[in-house]
Amino acid sequence: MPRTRSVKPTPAPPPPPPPSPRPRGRPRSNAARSAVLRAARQLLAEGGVAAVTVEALAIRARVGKPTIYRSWPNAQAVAMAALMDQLDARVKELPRGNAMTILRTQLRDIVRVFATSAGRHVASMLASADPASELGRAFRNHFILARREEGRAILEQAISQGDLRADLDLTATLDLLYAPVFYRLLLGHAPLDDRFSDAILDHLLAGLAPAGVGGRRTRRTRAPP
Amino acid sequence: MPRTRSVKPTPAPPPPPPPSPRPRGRPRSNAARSAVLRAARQLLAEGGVAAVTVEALAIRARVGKPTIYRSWPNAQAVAMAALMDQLDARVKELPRGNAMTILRTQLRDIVRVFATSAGRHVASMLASADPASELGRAFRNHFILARREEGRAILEQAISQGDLRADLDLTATLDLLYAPVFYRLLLGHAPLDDRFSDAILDHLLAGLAPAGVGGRRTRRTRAPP
DNA sequence: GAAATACGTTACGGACCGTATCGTAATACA
DNA sequence: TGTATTACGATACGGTCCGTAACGTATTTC
Repeated sequence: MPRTRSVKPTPAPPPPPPPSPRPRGRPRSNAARSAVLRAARQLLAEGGVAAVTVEALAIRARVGKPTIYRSWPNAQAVAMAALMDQLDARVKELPRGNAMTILRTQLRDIVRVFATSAGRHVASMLASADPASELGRAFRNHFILARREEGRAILEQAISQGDLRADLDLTATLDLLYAPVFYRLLLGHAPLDDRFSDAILDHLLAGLAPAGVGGRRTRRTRAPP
Repeated sequence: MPRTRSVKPTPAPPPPPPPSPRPRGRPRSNAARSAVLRAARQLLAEGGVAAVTVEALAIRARVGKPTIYRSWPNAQAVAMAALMDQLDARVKELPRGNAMTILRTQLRDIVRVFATSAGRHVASMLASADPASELGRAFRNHFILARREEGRAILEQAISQGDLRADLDLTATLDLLYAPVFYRLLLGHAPLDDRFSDAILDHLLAGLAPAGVGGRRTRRTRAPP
């Protein structure tokens, strides 16, 4: 199986039960660590995911390759860590108030964050990373599932306030809300902006069927089995 | 910019104006070409996208590397070509009849095709391929935009038959229809099956808002600017 | 001090890239 | 029947990047 970036058993920052808060020998250098992350952000911006290699990181950060491998299993992991740091800074607090207003704001914020080159890098790494790996799960959880849980709480509040139907399939609804953002981001067939996120929400709320026909669960089209 | 699979100006199967249907010298070997594609399908199945390298293809297909480079610019292109061949065979004809029935069938078919390992490979290549490259555009067009155009025609028919609202934003609607499929495929947080595609369609048609409130464009939530 | 660990440097074998250079095979033209 | 042209397989090459090992040095705990 050539060229597969080997999945190592994780260098595992040794977490023995916390009797000795300082491990033993010389501690890891925070300066080195943040220099590597800074180099990763630069390389991502300059050449995309493909430009983030361990050798390039080592040169750019003026650090030895073994130092990088001591903290991350491979270059992809460094890129993910850098992106998580970088985009966390841009996440706003959700406002208080009406649940539907909160939902609209959250969707706009997600669009705002992901409609950047860093956002595109996140999306393409999400798509190409092994979903089963420790790292892939952490990354997905950080960028996707966290927002989904936020969204789930908002939806539940909206339902209890009577702003949404009580019989919604929440999982499907969350997919309908967030999927179009990534779809446009990855395919790039149309712009990703506030107008789009508002259009998603409006179409979703009102439904596609005309008032009398099909909608309101009065009828349901059927496909042949 | 290391490690970037170089984007060559395309070996371009020489398409001079068709005075001489046979170019000149020895023709390309169809046997070699199909052996390479067969090897690509095998390697994809065995080790995923990362296993498809030019060297592995050459060995598996018993073909010289230069022969591969004569027909494709890089290994990724071979993988894309193999996937297009492979999945085309599974695409069904759309049924005749009511537009909404056709739409439901199309959505189910898309789910059926993409919920395979080949489908996952397509999705991850779509996400990671340079969207600006010739090859990336062809691949995206083949798998995504073609279905979208099909869907657009279905939606227009449904509108003219009164099954859908006449004031829909068709681009946004198409996003709402197809995006969730790729979202689940890439994130894998929930199963991708008929139940899901039906749920998408039902929620979309009926709308998320309860009958009296919010829906039917009677009110619209507003986010702070 | 002694033990442990991280540091930067350098070197290594290996996979894969994309290209060039062989001699040979197949086709079109004259 | 040649001759030009192109593709073929095989092999070799320089290059980039991988992940690890081996150094001597630095920093920390015991």
